[in-house]
Amino acid sequence: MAYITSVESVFEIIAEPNRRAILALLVTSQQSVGQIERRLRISQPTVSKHLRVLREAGFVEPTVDAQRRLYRLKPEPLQEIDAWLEPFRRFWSAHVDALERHLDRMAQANPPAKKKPKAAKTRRVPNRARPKGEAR
Amino acid sequence: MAYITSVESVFEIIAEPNRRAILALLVTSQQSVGQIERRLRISQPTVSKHLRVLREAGFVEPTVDAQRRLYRLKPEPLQEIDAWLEPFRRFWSAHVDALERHLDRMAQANPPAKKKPKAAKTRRVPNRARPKGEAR
DNA sequence: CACGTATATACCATGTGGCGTATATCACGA
DNA sequence: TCGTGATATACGCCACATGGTATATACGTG
Repeated sequence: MAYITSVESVFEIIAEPNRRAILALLVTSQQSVGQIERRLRISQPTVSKHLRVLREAGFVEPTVDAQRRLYRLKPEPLQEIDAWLEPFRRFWSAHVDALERHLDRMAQANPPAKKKPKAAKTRRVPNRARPKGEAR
Repeated sequence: MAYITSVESVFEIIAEPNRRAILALLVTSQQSVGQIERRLRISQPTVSKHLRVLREAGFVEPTVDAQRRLYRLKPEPLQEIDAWLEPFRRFWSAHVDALERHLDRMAQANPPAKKKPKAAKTRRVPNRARPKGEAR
């Protein structure tokens, strides 16, 4: 007993790869358990167990169709994740702005002589002021 | 041995509540390990261990400052989560559209007599067509 | 009513993650 | 060089989630 575990956060739910695969599958259209089982190549009990978790967390909702259960996506929990990302979006757009201003100043100081497209993958942002004291 | 575990998905990283708390703390400004320890009230080894995980996953990056390590946020992994959400955003905005069209038709059929702002929290979307055959 | 299909659940074994305690490492200052 | 502060790591323990196998339940069909 003691099923206090049922209060799982949405983040723990989507941490499981099979569950993310199920969600990705359902985003197209609703699917029966058997369809999910076949398309994702995972055993039927495993699918049912994951669907149970997803259902109890509000990610999916079943429609009874005789012996079948057609599961479809519900948006709310995923929107919760979307909302959680918001402060971070503000963070990285601020950094992009800073980078752009920086590049603007660079281009203004010494005009672009030669385009040198190196590793354009992981950009770095200029260092911030670095306070010395620990300050509680 | 067999530390193949280092290839953790970003979703497993943010599944841990303390790690999310650390990220939320760093979104404001960079912090030392000691600051994180005090503000979140978690033990120093625990903080260091979580920071290690976050660092190896590219969520954070330390700056050496004498004995201190100032950790700051890096956007890429969180942007990855943001990108993962994209198809689902399309999904639920489609549903909102459907709901709006539905409400428009309703309002057109019988004009709104009385505003009745009930529970505006969990909306439901009209049922879709429900195919009968399993169809492979 | 017996049988096949579709799904859910129980039980078990296993792997792994997180925390606490203890200790190592490193830098700074006296 | 020694002590202190800041951080990282090793080790052991425990809880828990996941998957497999077996079984239960429910529905439709002959």
